Amino acid sequence: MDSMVYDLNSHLTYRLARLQAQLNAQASGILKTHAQISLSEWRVLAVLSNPDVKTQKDMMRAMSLDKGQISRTVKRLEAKQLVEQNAPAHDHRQRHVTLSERGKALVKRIFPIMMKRQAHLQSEFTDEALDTLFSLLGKLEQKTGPIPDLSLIKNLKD
Amino acid sequence: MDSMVYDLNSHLTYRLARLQAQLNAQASGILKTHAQISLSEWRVLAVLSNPDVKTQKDMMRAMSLDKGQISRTVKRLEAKQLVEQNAPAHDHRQRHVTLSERGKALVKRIFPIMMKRQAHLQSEFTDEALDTLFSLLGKLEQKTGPIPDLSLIKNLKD
DNA sequence: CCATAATAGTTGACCAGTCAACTTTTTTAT
DNA sequence: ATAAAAAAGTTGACTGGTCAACTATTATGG
Repeated sequence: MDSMVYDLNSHLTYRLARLQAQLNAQASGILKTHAQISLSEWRVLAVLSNPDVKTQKDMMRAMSLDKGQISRTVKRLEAKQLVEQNAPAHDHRQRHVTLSERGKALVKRIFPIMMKRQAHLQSEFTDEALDTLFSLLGKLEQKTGPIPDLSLIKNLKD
Repeated sequence: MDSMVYDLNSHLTYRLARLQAQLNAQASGILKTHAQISLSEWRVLAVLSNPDVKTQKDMMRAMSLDKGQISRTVKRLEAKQLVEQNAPAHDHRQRHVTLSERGKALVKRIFPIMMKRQAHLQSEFTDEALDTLFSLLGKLEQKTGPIPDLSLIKNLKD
């Protein structure tokens, strides 16, 4: 009967979810302490330091983030005067988003902190282990589509 | 200047977040299709098949989930008549949560589907690769506390 | 041209996750 | 015995993430 018991700790998806939650909390804490911004706000600011990213749509592709969420996040950043938005003359649907001076200063200040965190996270990994991890994550990502023969189970109705 | 650009794809935390989002969507889709329940509802049902888990507090420990969230999820499951709650005589603060007959039947039906998914996710991993992955995730989890010398950066103000 | 479709972004609705305040009940310490 | 502290849940507030409807603008086919 205990074979029916979920051993959560050995469940990949559970472990990933838990790790993800902890990493999120860590990043959020750092950003709140050092910059009074949220993680999604930071991600937008960070991606804006890439000169190829101009519009919200660009961000969408670059971060695989929902467009609604981006719209709201940009709005909040605008209220905090960290970014500026204006519609380019050639297309009034788009809005070009750019870092304000304050935004640039903030990114410049926070960036090394987040890099330090990244280094800390990876500090016990050899380059090889890191490659392995990325490769395994990549393989998992390949499997996140629909699952082939799940219908079999469904049809068996047991 | 491009050294300031976040290369998101090589960022561990970004990759984990993206993978996590995709895995969540996959699980949610399966559960919605096969059982009209949410992922957190499934997690509660699944953990209840462990006979050691009786109270909401037990679930909290077992799943590292917020107690508020558990309370609300249990309430929804109660409304769907998948679990039953009653206060034990010896302590009226607690509520013992148990699977209803419908709940047991649902778990019995969904469990193999979720196992199949798990198998699918791991299908291209050797046991060795899986061990490696768990070990790497574990190491990362060790690093999710406060970061030692972040204050140095802060004090340098650059 | 002009109606229709497509695009970029905004907004509303809903669920999940986190935090804190609050209620009720039990424990503890005097 | 009783006041204070702690425990177990509940609830409210706020943010994050996902989806769909909607607006405004631009592109396209006849």
